[in-house]
Amino acid sequence: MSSSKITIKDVAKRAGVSIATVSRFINNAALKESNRKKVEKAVKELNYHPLLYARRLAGGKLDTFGLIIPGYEGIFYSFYALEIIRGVATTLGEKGVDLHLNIFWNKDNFKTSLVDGVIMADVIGNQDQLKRLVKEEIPLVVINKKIDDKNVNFVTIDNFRGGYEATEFLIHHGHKRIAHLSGDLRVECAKDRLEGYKSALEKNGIKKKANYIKTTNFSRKEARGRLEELFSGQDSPTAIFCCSDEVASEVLNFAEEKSIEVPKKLNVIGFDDNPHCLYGNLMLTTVRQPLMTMVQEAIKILDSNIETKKPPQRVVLNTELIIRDTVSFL
Amino acid sequence: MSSSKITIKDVAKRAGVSIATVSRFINNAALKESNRKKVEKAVKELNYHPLLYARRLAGGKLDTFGLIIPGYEGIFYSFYALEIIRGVATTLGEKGVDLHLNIFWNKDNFKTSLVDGVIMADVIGNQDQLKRLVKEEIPLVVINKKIDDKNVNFVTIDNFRGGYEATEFLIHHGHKRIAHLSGDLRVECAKDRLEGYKSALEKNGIKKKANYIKTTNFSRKEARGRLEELFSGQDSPTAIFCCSDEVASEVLNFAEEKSIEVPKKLNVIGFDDNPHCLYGNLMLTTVRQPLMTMVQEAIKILDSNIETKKPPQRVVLNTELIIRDTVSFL
DNA sequence: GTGAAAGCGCTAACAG
DNA sequence: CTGTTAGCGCTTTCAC
Repeated sequence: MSSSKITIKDVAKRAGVSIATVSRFINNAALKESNRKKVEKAVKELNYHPLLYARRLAGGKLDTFGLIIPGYEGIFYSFYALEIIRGVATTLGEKGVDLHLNIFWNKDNFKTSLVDGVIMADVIGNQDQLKRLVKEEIPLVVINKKIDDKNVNFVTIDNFRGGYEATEFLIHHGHKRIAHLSGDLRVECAKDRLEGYKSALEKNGIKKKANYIKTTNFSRKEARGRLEELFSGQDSPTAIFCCSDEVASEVLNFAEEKSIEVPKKLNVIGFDDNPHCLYGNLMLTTVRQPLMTMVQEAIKILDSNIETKKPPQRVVLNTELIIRDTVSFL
Repeated sequence: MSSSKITIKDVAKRAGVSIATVSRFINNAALKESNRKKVEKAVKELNYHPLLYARRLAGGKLDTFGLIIPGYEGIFYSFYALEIIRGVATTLGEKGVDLHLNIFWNKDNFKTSLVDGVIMADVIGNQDQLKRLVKEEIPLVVINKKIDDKNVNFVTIDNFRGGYEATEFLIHHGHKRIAHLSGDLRVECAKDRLEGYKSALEKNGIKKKANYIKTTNFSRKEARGRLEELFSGQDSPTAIFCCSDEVASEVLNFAEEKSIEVPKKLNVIGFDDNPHCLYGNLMLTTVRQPLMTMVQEAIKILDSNIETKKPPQRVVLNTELIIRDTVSFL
């Protein structure tokens, strides 16, 4: 007997109760103990699992959340993106909620009707999709991007402050020639980190130099190119604040090749606290961003919004400077 | 107006046809051109999207596939697992099919009723889940594991042959002291690669040495431990066939630290063709496994099984030895 | 080619 | 606390 054909009716018949009672059992509603036992027994014996689409049509939940991440070359090699997916997958897994994963390339074919709520990471290139989700009034929370629309929940990380503190840390160590290898500036967090960097220089009376600011796409390869530029002239920097640990690792590689001693001659701060970048002899000083916390916050918000519509939440999490080997006094 | 409330009725009314006609339009059934246009217009104007759960209840498709991967520590750092996820996500994305991702930790809470079919990777620790899916008669294909049940579709890679060819390649280069750093032997592919290794030695009249065979959990860390053992005695190997490129990279690291020249004094072959392991000056000789092809095959099989039940498919893909820098004649 | 109508399996009133 | 019943939005006969 194929268990896929078992319906609530079969269970009701076997347990000798009405389908309503079975439904109540499934949904943990109040039930007389004797009935509860009978139903439980029938459910087990028949190996019954409610058909979620039927349940949903009748107003119930699907117990699955959507996660939308904008696609880009190398996303599956990106610590950040994978941490998000990992965080969501494991957090939901513990709750018995399934994950409907959508990588947005260019077509918006996300199936709203198959999820109870959605987490949207970043929103870059898919603003229209965001609009659509808002319009459809599905429980939604955006992560790692501040949203203007006052009705949209989001939880982000204070990238500005992260950049500010990292830069100031370098300044406090006596550095004045501080470069920044930024990420793609169309990405909000990259922009914010850059702004934090600039602001720290300003506040500390250090004049910004345009050619100390180099943009990458977060990749090692581009970092390498920008580094060549950075060290081609005469007044090369004594410290570099990087948009990611990967980029910072590349700085370390570069320094080793060019025999520039770290941290004696060059200081480096990364961003992410990426365990992959901890090999080698030098432990990277870096800015840790609470990705896991961000994801968990987001899920909490989603949960509460699925029960009943809540006032929009807008939360900003703090970064933490992790001090290791790559910064020292001049 | 919230577009989430738009139903087939609204479209029918607006287009001046019956809901049956709208349904036919959605499902690309035959329609008079004039009606087709009217419906198309109404659908656009109302921004109508069928509710998939309702459609499903009535016998339609969800256009989403499930992917189940067994969870393990470090899965999100595993090239293999990520390639599978990436392959499935992108291949499905191109078809407009969504991905319902399930990482199996220990509870089977995969929601069969939310997918049209499922791809199961590996099956380790979740045999019961496999049984359940078979019993539920949902279109199913297992990847990277041979299944005894004659009714289950699978597509795997010939890991035995991969191991055999790699080992034989070393033998043909004059090696006799060939070690193998295997993966976790509870994983089928690790076992098959080991068997391939053994078989190649045997066929070439080289006696196996128990202490040349070391088991890891595919990780760098364990590889390091086993390497210490391997090189602690007097007759250390002149060549190592590794279960993965990560492990092989660690061999390279180890060799460099111990000043064992590769490939002069030590030859190394990896498995995976993992681009992450291509940094550094030495390009790894390795066995490429067609993960993407495997995934695509699986999806093709699933597709055909969703239309109508097909006879079970059992396909085995070949590996390819990629010859680079880490093997040379003795 | 098209419309009317009968469910698909479940939840949520509503009565008891 | 429990059973009866009316849909949820869609697909699919079955007539026309």
